[in-house]
Amino acid sequence: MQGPRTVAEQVANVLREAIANGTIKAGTPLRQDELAEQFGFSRMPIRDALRQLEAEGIVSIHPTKGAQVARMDSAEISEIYALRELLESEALRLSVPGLAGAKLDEAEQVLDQIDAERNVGRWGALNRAFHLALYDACGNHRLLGLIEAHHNAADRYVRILLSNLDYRNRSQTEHRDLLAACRRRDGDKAISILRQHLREGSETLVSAIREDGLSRKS
Amino acid sequence: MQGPRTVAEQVANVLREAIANGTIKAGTPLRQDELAEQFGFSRMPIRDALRQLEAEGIVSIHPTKGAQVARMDSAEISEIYALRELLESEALRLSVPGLAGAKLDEAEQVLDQIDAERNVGRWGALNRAFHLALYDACGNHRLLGLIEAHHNAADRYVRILLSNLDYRNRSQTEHRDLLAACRRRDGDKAISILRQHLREGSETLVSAIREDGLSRKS
DNA sequence: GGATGTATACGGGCATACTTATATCCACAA
DNA sequence: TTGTGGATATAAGTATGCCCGTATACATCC
Repeated sequence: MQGPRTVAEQVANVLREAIANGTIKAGTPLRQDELAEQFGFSRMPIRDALRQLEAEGIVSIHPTKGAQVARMDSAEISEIYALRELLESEALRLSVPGLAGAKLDEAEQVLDQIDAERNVGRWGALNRAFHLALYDACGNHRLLGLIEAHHNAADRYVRILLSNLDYRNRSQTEHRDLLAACRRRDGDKAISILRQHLREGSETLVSAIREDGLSRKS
Repeated sequence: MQGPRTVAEQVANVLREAIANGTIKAGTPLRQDELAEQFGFSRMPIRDALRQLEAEGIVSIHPTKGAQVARMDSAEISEIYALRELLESEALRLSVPGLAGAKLDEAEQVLDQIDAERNVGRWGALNRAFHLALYDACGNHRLLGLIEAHHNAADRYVRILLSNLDYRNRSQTEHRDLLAACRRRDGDKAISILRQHLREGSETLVSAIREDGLSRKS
């Protein structure tokens, strides 16, 4: 696993993380020369990075008008969660029968790490790692790619969720139930837990966003 | 609906169509200077176009090694069709209850156009238009975007299917059955027809590719 | 006073030039 | 003869500069 091969990739990674952890807020205009100066590179790799992030749905680009961090209203959050439910249920259904014990142990370790982790910034990545571990045996690379893409797109909002201790505890309980169902090879039960888990996340998030007024449109 | 606003978009559109209709075959290296000279522009907009196509899954880029038309083996075709089944079933389920009569009429007109159309190159676009018309009322923009993306990715292979008269006739029969079920607001029946339709397409395509030896890996 | 036209500034698209990385081939040695 | 090392060529990555489209503000006309 080698690091980023081009400057554009490095820039994309830094920007992605900055957007995910809230350092750069939704709607912020991303000017090429400004970023170029900050990163110490020219505008060209920054352009490439912005295109990459646009493809991931994190940034929106309007020709001749420039790029900005994609704004998401509650409707779009709902859409993403509806898609996550669809995609991840399918991945889980395909994966459960073939899930190796080692993968399940790996997933359990991730849950323990989440409980032990004090650094807020790590929770998002660990949360994702747990979910992806369970889907690992689904056998459809594109499906996994789509799931990862949607995690990326929603990451900065998921982190809002995870900063809430109440939600985090409930979430962990559900995670362990989910893992147990997978160990029993009870795919149907696992799926129903997952769906419930995602619905709660969606509802919690939508109401949080509505009251925080983060949903102002562009 | 205005045309492409930038050179990069024009280039992307031309390349996408050329790849879809087989003018540029899978595995063909896409060199920046070469394309720049052919199109009469510099490498920069070509780079942008290639990144765009990479995001769509039509082109694969390896840093410092260049871009090539993405190769797809039969396993990947199967994956895409499995995803289409998942995504389009859901879109149809959501859309059927709210489908306006006008949209259904529009879909029917598209079917008539397919029957009348003699130009092979148009079938792909018409086929897509029919399917998308039925999903129009699903209410999830991202879902529609994903469906369109998968149509794009598989387009050049779908055209292989559609050039087969036998398949085309069967396909049209299923299309009309599907439309009828939608008119009756029978979502379950519509979905089962759609799933069958896509499974047939997948199987026909996979065997066609296997015997034509188009599945050689990179 | 409101609407329409015009000037100016800002910023992104595109072109050109330079740098760096990878692959290929040939020379030389084991 | 084969393998390894380095030189060279090719093509992508990156830097910089210019041009043009869009926006904002101010002026002018109805």
